Amino acid sequence: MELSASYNPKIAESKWYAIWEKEGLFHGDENDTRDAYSIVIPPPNVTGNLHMGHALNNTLQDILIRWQRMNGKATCWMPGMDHAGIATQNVVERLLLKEGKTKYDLGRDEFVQRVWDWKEHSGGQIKEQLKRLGCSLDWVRERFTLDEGLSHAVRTVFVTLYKEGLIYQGYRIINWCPRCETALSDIETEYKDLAGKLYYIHYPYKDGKGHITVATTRPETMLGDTAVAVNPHDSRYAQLIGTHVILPLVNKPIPIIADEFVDPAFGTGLVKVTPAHDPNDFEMGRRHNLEEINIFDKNAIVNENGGIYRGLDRYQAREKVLEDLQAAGLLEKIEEHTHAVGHCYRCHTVIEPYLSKQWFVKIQPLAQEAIRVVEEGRIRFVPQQWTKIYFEWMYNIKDWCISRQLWWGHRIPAFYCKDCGHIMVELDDPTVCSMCNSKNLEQDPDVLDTWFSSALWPFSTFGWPQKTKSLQKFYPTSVLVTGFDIIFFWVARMIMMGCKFMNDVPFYDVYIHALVRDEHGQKMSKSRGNVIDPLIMMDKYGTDAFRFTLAIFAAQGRDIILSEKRIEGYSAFCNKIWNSTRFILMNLGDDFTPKPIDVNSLELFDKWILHAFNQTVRKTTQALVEYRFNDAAQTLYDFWWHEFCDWYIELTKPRIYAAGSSTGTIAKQVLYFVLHEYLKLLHPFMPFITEEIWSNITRDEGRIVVAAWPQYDTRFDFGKEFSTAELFKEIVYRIRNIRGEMNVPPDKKALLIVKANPGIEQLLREQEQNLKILAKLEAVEYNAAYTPQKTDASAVLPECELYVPLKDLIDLDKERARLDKEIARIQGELDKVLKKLHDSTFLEKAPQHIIEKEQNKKAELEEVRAKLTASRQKLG
RNA sequence: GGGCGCUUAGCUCAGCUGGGAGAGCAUCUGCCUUACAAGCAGAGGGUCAGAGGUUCAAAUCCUCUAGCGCCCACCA
Repeated sequence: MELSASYNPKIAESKWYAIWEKEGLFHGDENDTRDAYSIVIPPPNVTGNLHMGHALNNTLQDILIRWQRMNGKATCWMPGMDHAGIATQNVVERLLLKEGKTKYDLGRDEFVQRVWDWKEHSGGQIKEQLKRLGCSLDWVRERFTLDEGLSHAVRTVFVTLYKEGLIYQGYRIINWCPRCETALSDIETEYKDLAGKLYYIHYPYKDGKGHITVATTRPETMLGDTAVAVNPHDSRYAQLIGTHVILPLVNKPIPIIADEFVDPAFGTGLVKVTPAHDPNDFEMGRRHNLEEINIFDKNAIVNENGGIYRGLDRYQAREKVLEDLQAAGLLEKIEEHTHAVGHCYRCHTVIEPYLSKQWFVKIQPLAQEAIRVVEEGRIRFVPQQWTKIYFEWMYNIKDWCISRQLWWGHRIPAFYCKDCGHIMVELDDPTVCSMCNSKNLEQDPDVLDTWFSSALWPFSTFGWPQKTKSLQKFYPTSVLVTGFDIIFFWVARMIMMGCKFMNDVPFYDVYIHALVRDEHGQKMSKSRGNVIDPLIMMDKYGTDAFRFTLAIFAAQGRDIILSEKRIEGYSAFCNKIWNSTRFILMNLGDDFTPKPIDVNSLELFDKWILHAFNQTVRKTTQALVEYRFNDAAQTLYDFWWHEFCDWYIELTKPRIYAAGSSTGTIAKQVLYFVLHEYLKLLHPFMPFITEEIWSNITRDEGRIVVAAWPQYDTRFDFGKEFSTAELFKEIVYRIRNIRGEMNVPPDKKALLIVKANPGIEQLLREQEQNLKILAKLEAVEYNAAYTPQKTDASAVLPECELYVPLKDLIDLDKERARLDKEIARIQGELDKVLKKLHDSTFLEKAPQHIIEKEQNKKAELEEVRAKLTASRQKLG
């Protein structure tokens, strides 16, 4: 049993993952009779590389699943990837472009084949990166949203919803990305405030006498205007309603209509109406039976309806239109105007509201149940504040546009009869028209929104629509861990689909974690150039240090400000663990055999550390139960470093150096016990180093991955001894303070004179050896009647007085200052206490135990002050 | 235009249901003490954003204000 001189993360990290996987330790068995604990991974895009968001997200999931695995649950963490329709198609299109080709050159089938080829060879790199991160995913279950089983699930859902009338086709304005050449849903459109202009344009009256003025931000769309609207209550224009104006440039008459939508206060109170290119205008158009003239093609280039502007893109068209209006004297003025402009969430191209025929999910009926399960608490958001945001969106939810004009994805299973126009939506591809028996059928060319298949992820991955054992065992899943940015995209839709098709919630808890930002609090992005690459961090500092850093900063409701320096800092913790283990192993000796702790033979500090460890078990476990990852990590850090290493290990040294002693034997057993148990608590956070050490300190216990999670042990309830030991620590600390403040050289052993009651004196006599070592003392004298000398440095506790004779080493000025400071501190506290105790309402209303506490405090403080003052007066 | 979050030490943040202001990093001092200098021992540093309220008692609960950040929303 011996470890190398320093921890090398690379060795442990390259070794253990393969072993764990080979031994099947991550596999969740559907026949396991123990309680289930399951998580489905938010499937990363097949195009993706591990970024900080993934690293945080998956570290947290891995902590949970490793904890519960050790906790005796039948655990399953479902891995897989998302085909990521637009994102993936874009990647392959870019590759084609390098060959000078477009997808149209290849044709649909060949293009899709190319994407599959790309997926096989270049996609899914993230899988290896997740392993690198230590994620204990159940890889034999790995799924892909476009694999056969999941595609079948998608089709089943589509057909069912269609037959129930919850999926329908509609001809309406949707968000169109002219670059991706596809429709997008509302939430795939990101609005940004842009500084634009408001153009005031003259529309002449039909009779040629005078004009009205309309204001618009998009003059080019006037080519598709079919009316001008005013508010019916706007007295300024009442007489105009029903009359006609001439649409400039197009030179055709259009009516002036009245509609409540128009805000009289905006612009001139007159709105040009372009039903085919604005959602509001579309609604107005429908209300007033207006013609819908589409003036753009799928790339937002003016089409044949745009007359002489045909062939110009929307921005060129705008310039030309303005130029022509100017020339005709119809452009009245231009104002600066900031307004929200929609952008494609994938390529950031400005969205074009576009009139087209698309497939929609009628969402209200699905939303109702999804709202109910959250209202009833069957699904719980953590932190809670997200519940409100969820409700807000769900209450105002609008039908979901699910068709995409892409080639990569689940093709919509709708077949059209080219002879009679009949539409067939069935589980199996139809071969003849069920209406007219024609064989002239054509499948809808569109594919489904990527998020349609991800919405089914919690049950499709376990084999639905088959009633599999896995589904029965692991659905509903225990928790979903994700970022707030996909609550609408994914979480809400999973809840709707889960309730609809599984008749049960997809998960019980939704843990929403924060965003990882750079050290200046900026969002990490490639364009800002401030991304911290998780892979590089793992390379430099080790996976465990990296994971631990993420965990310890993962406080609820607050973003994580990450800098490399922090990761470096926690790599020191790995080293600390490694070296403290090394110390223990060096000293256990070859003949060491672990034995159960015999509580009757324990010494004071054995009891102290076991009590503290017990508290650590409790606090860590409770923190994990409540998803307070930072508290759990902080608890583990503090215990090991500041209790176990700083104090316990130091205190065992004299014991284990006393060869053959029974006290040494006991200390060794406790050291081993705490190490053995602590490693298990730490394992979910630092899987590699803990397994590496575990393998060195255990025999025939199997892997730590499946070791039993430590339980609170009432045998270690040593509250009284814990307090006694804490007092001893305080005394050591006071003497060290004197040494430090008074610049007593480290090699100078000092004398300590103690004035104390018999109880404290007995404690110190029992611990004298420890006291001498920790405070670097050569002797301790007990003298309850001691008269302090002017050359003594002193410290006063409620329990005792401490004097360190310094003789010529004393710096009286320093000692005076030290005492003055201490007296001031005590006085300050005393003042607060007195203020309360002199307050009659406090004495009247405060609970008795609080009053007693204050009274005791007063007595203690006054005594300490008196003694300090005496010491101080001696110095003059 | 609605809604949410944040503001505590120089920096980054803990502080859960109200009863003595904490950690890490940074800074300063002293130490290469045979597990660890990626370390050890000590020190300095805060009107808990501001104002008001509830309470015997407020960093903590309520209201308002300011600054920062985020989400949602069809105003041409």
